[in-house]
Amino acid sequence: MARAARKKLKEAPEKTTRIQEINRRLILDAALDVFSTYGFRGTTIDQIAERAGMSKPNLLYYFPRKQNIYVTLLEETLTEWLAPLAEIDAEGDPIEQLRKYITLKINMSETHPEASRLFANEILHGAPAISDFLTKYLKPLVDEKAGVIRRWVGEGKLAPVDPYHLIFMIWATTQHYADFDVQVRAIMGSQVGRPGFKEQTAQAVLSIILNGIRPRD
Amino acid sequence: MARAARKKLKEAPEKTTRIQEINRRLILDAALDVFSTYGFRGTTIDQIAERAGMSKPNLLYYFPRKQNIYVTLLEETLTEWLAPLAEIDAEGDPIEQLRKYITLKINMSETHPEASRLFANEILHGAPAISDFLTKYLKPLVDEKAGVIRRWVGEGKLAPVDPYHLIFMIWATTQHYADFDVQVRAIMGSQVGRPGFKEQTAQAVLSIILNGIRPRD
DNA sequence: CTGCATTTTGACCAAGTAGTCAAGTTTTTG
DNA sequence: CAAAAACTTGACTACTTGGTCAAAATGCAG
Repeated sequence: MARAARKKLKEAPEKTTRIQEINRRLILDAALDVFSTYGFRGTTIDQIAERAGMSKPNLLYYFPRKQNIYVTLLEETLTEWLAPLAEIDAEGDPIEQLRKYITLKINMSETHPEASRLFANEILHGAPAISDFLTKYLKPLVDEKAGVIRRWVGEGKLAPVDPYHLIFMIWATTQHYADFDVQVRAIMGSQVGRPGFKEQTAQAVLSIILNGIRPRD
Repeated sequence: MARAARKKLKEAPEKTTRIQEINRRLILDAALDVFSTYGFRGTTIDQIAERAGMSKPNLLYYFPRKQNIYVTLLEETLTEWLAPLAEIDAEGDPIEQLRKYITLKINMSETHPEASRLFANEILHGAPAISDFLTKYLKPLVDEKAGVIRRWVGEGKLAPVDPYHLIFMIWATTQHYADFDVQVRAIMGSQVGRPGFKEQTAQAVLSIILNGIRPRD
């Protein structure tokens, strides 16, 4: 009994060794690549294991279920992905704040397209793994920022616009370049890779949205 | 030999019987529901067969491969999905033409969200089945309409804006409501179902985009 | 109504894949 | 440095799933 108690005590803090840390990272990085390309069902554990450079049983030693990897990955990236929204400052200049937000989002789409695709895929399939997150964490955050935008509109600092639809519009346009990359490339061809393409994109998106919401006389 | 020739002749017109017509329709309708929800890999033939109300071997009698159903479905809906773009009239009033286009797209997102999700999923995963379509059919069409928009800009009828990014923006914002429906619902809750929601959405999107591209003094 | 063509299906197979296990290897620790 | 703990893996199992097949049922033309 004393032994059992000690064992339980030892397990509780769930200590992580150096090797665990390294391998979990390797697995999650590999999993992001594969899941974001093939989706949950389309991804096999073998694929992830191979990309992570370890055997399948070894991978399963760290994450006993495929689901575990997927959910861990989603949780890990979601907060980071939403960070820019939280940074919108109610006291700042509306147009400047939104310019900053849009710019940040376009940069994220460019630097972490896998994260964007991972979410897009999850939502597209009905968000089975993160519907809780959406209502418990995302909704309150969006509600708060929608309040800020509504206030700005009330003060005449922005044209009358529904704050929720504005936020959706920003998400849609910025993430489009990550999620629909293949389509963008099929249409714009070699331009996409060229230096300055991201700036051109940012310029176009900012120009339309900001002029679209600038207060009109 | 004569018999073989006759047989070949008979196969060539690929006559479709009444039963074939009915069953192909049943299968494709069922497949659209399932594929658009679970994606290609996430869908099983059994699921489609069950929803179509027939046995799996029977379904395979009409479409020998899973791929066949999927590709047929994509081809069948793609043209229809792009039809509104083709209707943009170079001789019409720019703002009016774009208003009409955006409105049509929002309506389609509302009435055929499955079609939107089917494409979104396909593109998200790298468009393995329709990359040819994108370059051979979609690109020329977009190039043509981009030319029209560019001309409008040149004539001062629209604010200076990159036509390709404008088109992407319209696609992104309108399809967002179909593809990310779960997220929209998680955030806007009961509002989504309410009558008038579609109109409110259209109003918000039109207001921002049209004001964003209206020529400025 | 009769015989041929079309349609339908139960039973089956082969491949792929999530997850197990016991036996080995390496790392940590007292 | 020796024992314990942590880590690693080849071989395997159970199950899912795309697709086959032969035989039965149904539809239809003459």
